[in-house]
Amino acid sequence: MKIGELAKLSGCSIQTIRYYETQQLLFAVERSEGNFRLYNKQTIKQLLFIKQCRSLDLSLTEIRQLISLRQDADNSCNSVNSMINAHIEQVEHRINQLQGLRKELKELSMSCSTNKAVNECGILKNITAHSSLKDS
Amino acid sequence: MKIGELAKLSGCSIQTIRYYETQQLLFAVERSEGNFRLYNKQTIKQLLFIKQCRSLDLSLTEIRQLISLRQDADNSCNSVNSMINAHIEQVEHRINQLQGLRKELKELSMSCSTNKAVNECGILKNITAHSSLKDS
DNA sequence: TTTACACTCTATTGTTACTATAGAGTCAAC
DNA sequence: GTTGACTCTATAGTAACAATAGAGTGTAAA
Repeated sequence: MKIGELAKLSGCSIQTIRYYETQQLLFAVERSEGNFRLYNKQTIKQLLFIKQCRSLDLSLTEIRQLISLRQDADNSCNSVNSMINAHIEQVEHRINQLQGLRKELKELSMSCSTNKAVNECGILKNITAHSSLKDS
Repeated sequence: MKIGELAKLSGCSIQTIRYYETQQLLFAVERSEGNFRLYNKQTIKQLLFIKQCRSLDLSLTEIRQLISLRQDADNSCNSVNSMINAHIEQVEHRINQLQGLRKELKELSMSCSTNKAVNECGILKNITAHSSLKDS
């Protein structure tokens, strides 16, 4: 199987597959006489594993760690657990940030009705008013 | 006022201030004989406005638009309104994404108790199981 | 006067996870 | 032999900076 077929089957772009190889997420595979990469079904599984991890927003570094852990069956899965839990905390932190942000933006939005001149704009006034010096 | 003092007063790093200049968020200012940038209080206000916008997660491009709108008092603030509202939608979209993600991650996390061998790890099993082909 | 030191300058590189090219080679069919 | 689809490597771009290198500036003490 050449890279184009792998791309179609996996839903990853050709460039992404090559990129994953440079980042050591996929092993370098054998090449044809004409230097084309040749893949087998095992690679599809690897790629889908990576895709699934990416959809969970794991970084390539984290995925590389997971792959490496998985290699050796003797490893305990404590590290997997703690990675996922750390990731959950990150996500929750970001959610909290964004919720605060949304609140601020909504308040801003309500501070201005429509069609005023910009120097009357409640939004701009508010942004300006809330920017204050650290010390004077 | 040289760039170091502006940095302290505004809470932006020196590199960031210079970066904002290259990105046309700050006007190029006059220089001393020795080619040092010389700022006045007006620049602090500009910088704090930018900082406040950044804390609202507005992109530099959006901020540049706001600054440009604000320049001309004849503009109506409709564009400001719609920019903020579009931004609110983006934020809400991202919150929804992350909440779905958190749910998935928590389910994953619960699928594995502690200290198993990796080939027994419920998390890894689940990630693998959920990665499926587009077509076979 | 020289020398030490803090400050500033420009230009370049690195970060993340790719995407999008350019320019060249491969391979099968017509 | 040539067309067309495919692949190759290498490089540049994305966002918003941070971090460096190597040079120059400015001032104060020895």
